[in-house]
Amino acid sequence: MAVITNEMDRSRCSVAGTLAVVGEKWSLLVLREAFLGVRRFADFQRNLEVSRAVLTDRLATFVEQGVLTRVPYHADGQRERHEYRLTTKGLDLYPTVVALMEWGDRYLGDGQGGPIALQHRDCGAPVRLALVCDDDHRLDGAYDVEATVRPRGTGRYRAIEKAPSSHTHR
Amino acid sequence: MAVITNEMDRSRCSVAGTLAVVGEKWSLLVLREAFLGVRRFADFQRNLEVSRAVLTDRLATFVEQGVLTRVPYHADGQRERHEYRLTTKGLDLYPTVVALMEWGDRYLGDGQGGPIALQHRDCGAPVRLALVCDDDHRLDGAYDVEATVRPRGTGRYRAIEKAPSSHTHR
DNA sequence: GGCTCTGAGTTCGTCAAGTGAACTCAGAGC
DNA sequence: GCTCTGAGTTCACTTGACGAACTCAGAGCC
Repeated sequence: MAVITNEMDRSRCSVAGTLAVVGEKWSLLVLREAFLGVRRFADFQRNLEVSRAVLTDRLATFVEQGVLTRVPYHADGQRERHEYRLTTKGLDLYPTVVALMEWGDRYLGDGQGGPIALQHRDCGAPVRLALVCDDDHRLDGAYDVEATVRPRGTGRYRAIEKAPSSHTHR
Repeated sequence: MAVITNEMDRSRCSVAGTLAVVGEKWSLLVLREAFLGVRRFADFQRNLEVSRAVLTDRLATFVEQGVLTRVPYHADGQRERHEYRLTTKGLDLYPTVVALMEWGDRYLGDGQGGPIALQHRDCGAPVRLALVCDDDHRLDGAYDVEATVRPRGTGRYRAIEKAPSSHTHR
């Protein structure tokens, strides 16, 4: 099983920490399948065509990290087996998977939208990710955002100095 | 340089395709730095502590994929060098990086919010990712979304059959 | 003109991670 | 007793990452 360490620089932001959990090969594809409803080892393996050894490792890592839980079940005329279900912590990775999907749909497909469409369960309208602020403005992208760094151990933020925030290289 | 192929299953959704571009080790951390304003080889290398060989490969892959452009510049008393700037295609990966950051802030940090805060440039309010639908509803998460598969080559969608969508395993 | 300094790589030996194929193991059914 | 199946584990091989050393081009200094 993959051991999650602090070796990556987490001091600047949490991206590296999250990648320590979901950044290995196949991890995010396993999650994609989980979000599509897949729960069983054999189904993950069939859909992804990943080697059993790696799948075993990725599932075990997710269980260890609290992203999936291992739940016993007993199917018709079969012995007891386990299935893997998303926890709340795992469900909260949904935006990450959607972000990857939206980018792929925009830049890698045929321009017709990707093979999977997401709809609001209540109203049926297409669903997308949006950058919003707490004053309820809808932002256009990275240029509308200013990043500030909070020094370790304090509750205060200061502006980034050496690294200009994204607007400076428009 | 990494060669991007179609070998990963793109038929089910675009996640695998996007991961073919940004899924290798260090790729998303290079992008994180780019979004913080880093442009030069030596700065990426210093901030990430990644080996030069890998950094060279990741930057070259991004340039080849149109995520970064290589722009010559001439600094004070230095010979001409190149810097790497985000293209529109690259800037559109911002939600992916923010999604990773938000999850890390929520589950890996001290609960005080992560080391980097994002604010709306216009109004200063905190910025976050949200799932929204075209009827302007704000969704809570994966359970509010229904995924439908569009068969290859058609413009129509049908409901997923074998793999139940996420609400079925609440 | 020779020497050094620096940014931006490239090369290389070593080690970790992923791959496909073969092997294991436990229970259900015949 | 024999076979079947899901879920792994083991193994030989290949690919990818690592750190250290080497290269290369131009600027500045003497």
